[in-house]
Amino acid sequence: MSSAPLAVTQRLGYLLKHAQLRLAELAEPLYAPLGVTGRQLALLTLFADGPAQSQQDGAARLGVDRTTMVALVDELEAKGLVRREVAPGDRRKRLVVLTAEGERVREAGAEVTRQAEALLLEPLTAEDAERLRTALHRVVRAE
Amino acid sequence: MSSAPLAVTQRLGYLLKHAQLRLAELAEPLYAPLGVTGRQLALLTLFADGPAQSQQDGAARLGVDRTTMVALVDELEAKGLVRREVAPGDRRKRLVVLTAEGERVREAGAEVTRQAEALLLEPLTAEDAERLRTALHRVVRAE
DNA sequence: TATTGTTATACTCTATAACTATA
DNA sequence: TATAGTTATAGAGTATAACAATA
Repeated sequence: MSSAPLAVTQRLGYLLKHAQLRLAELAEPLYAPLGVTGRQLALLTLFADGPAQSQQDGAARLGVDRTTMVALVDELEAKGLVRREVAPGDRRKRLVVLTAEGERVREAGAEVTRQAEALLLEPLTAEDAERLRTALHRVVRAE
Repeated sequence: MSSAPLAVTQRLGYLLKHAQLRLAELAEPLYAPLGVTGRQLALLTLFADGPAQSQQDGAARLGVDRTTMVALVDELEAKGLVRREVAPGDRRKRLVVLTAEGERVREAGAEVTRQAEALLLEPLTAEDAERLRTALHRVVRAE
């Protein structure tokens, strides 16, 4: 079947984009009461993970430019969820550290993320849902 | 394991976004020789599918605003890949119809899309790749 | 009155270039 | 010289509001 028309709704690009849109639709209303966007919560998750990271560490892991990261961290700092600390070994670097409030929001957000993902994956069996996540992970890591 | 930290790279939102980014990275260089972007090719695919569609039909199926669709169709028309035709039954509507050249580009693009998808899905078995597409389709249709 | 396409406009997201301070 | 963070700016991509033609 190598010459089937492949309708636009069967293209992976379309499916990935719309799965993402739908997930955002499900998740954002749940994040709103926490006072943060999904993006901001992703950032909190990122900077809470492992040893303290600089802005550029975070930018690299998130796949955004370092200039973009400046604005993202500004937002979180303005909300009092993170603070910038000069890195002990290299005074050029700024480590992004969660405040106590930031940690609270991150935890609450993690629970909400699970709920939103569960809603998105509802049409799938638990096994297929796990396979989906694994397949995406494999495909993304192949960078 | 309902309270596992769920690192940012395990979140579905992250995985979907980065899978999409990687697919675009793989596909765009292949589309370039055809003189179109992936977006434009998706539009050609959309308007080639089934009976002639109006701009708003296309906008609805693609999930974009009708004002956005105007600019998208403008691009394709400027390249000579589609033309607007007044709908026979309703003179307010504009049917978007592929030109012969548009049809050629669409066909060449479909083949290239398959190649790019194959590259993305390379780390998966054929069975897992098919499962991924099916799972995404199911999740997206639940709208 | 409502709908399709259009235009003007604004908003969001992101990156490039140039600057500063540190290394 | 090179790197981390920053600022100013510009470019995509998208949507809202208002308008013309048609229903």
